[in-house]
Amino acid sequence: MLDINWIKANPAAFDTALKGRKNVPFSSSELIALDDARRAVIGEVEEAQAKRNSLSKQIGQAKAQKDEAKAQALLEEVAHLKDVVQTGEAKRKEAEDKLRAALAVLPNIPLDEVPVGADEHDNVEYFGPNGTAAAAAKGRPAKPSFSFKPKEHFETGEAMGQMDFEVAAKLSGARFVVLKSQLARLERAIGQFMLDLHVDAHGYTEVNPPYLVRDEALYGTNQLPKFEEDLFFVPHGESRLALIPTAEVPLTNFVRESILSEAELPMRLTALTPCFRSEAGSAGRDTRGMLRQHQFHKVEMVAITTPDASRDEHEKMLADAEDVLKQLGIHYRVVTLCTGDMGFGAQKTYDLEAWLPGQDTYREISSVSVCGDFQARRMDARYRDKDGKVRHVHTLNGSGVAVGRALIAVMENYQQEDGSVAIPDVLQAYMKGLTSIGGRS
RNA sequence: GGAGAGAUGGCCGAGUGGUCGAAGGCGCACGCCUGGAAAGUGUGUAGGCGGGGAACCGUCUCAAGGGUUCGAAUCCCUUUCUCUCCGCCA
Repeated sequence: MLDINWIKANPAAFDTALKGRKNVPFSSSELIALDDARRAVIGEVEEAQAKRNSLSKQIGQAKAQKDEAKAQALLEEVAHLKDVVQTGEAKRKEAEDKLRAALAVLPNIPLDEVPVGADEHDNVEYFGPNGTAAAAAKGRPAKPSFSFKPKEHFETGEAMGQMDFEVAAKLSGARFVVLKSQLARLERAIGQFMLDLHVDAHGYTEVNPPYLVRDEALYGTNQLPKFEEDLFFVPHGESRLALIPTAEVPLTNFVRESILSEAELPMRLTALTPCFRSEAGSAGRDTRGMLRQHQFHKVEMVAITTPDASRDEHEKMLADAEDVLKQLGIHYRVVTLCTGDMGFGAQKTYDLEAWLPGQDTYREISSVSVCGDFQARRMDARYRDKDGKVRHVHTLNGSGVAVGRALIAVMENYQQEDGSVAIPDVLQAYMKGLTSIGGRS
């Protein structure tokens, strides 16, 4: 949610900033008109309320003094104000709702340094705050080379007999997968490893949140009102609950409608949860394999910070996500998303793209975003600063990383010519010491 | 699912129709006391919105929404959530 006062003060900046964004339904002048209408109504209503309150107080005093005649006269004077106040309040509510509804569908303003562009082709590779391509490459796992033609993950998985899309279809339809045996264990190992890493080495608090959430939480993290069709809902009494599309929803909403003390910040939370996405509108994309599923596991990182700290926290969170791929030995690159490719609530987003030799391309495995106070305004999440002033917090979220896609990356990068998959060192402890799975042995 | 109790400021908690945005406490801030601290002590301390350069003024908010009333934290209705007991249950 953007601040209408900021828009009023910077209408040109607003219109320019959102030019690179898709689907911006309102211009600054339309929003300002809505706000002016709202203020006009407020003036009228409050004047009537002030008059009514003062007369009512006088009635109380007159009655206390047993001056019935005066009380009666005042009663007649105040009578007509009742209607004025009531219709005024209704008009006020309408004007406020209109403005809020308009603001709720506006995307966040990208930070100045975000590259302007139309789609993923305009994303820009990122090498760290002061980084160069050469320096970044040094710190990252190298691209593997193969003496044979590397296979895609589903070829390997199906050949092993441990990845089954047909059984999954029988149970649940398209875009589901069944993992079995050692591959199921490997998926679990990857999730455990990543969660442990963020808790033990990166300063996050482990959280096991609910997987079903209410509409209010979804509104706070921008899934509602605009992206309802991406979600799965289950009926619940007269109402409904949504299956979380990401743990960002429960974790970020921890601080909804609260005023934190500055000492509690930064708050860093992480969780390993299933995620559920209807993938409406992505028919035909990534239909082979388990790259794009209705259900997948993900380790999510969320940080709540003061406004001053959010930019540094963004770099830290990116580094935390990168650490996962470094430790797993997966070659990757980082891109800064351009204005046209960024998500609705983000000020700036880095994507981590893992190298998939079977596909001979980089694929997104993590997305790390700083949202500024955009979500905090929607959630009414604030903190009290050192001077006692109440201000909105900043929120960040990032995948650290998607478990299903990490499994794909491990399977493709660690595949052997005999169809087996070597186990990265850091996962062996989670695999009872196994160094490879799926081999003919 | 049945019965009952409850929801008040950053937190705890008092308050059953007018002088209540709300006692008291905790916490926090500033001061006094102290060699320094603790303890003690004094003062201050809700948020949103509107107006104003500011001081400040107005308005709304006591879970949410509606109603009664000139006037509601307080009375009535609906909803949500929490707790206790019973039932069911991994």
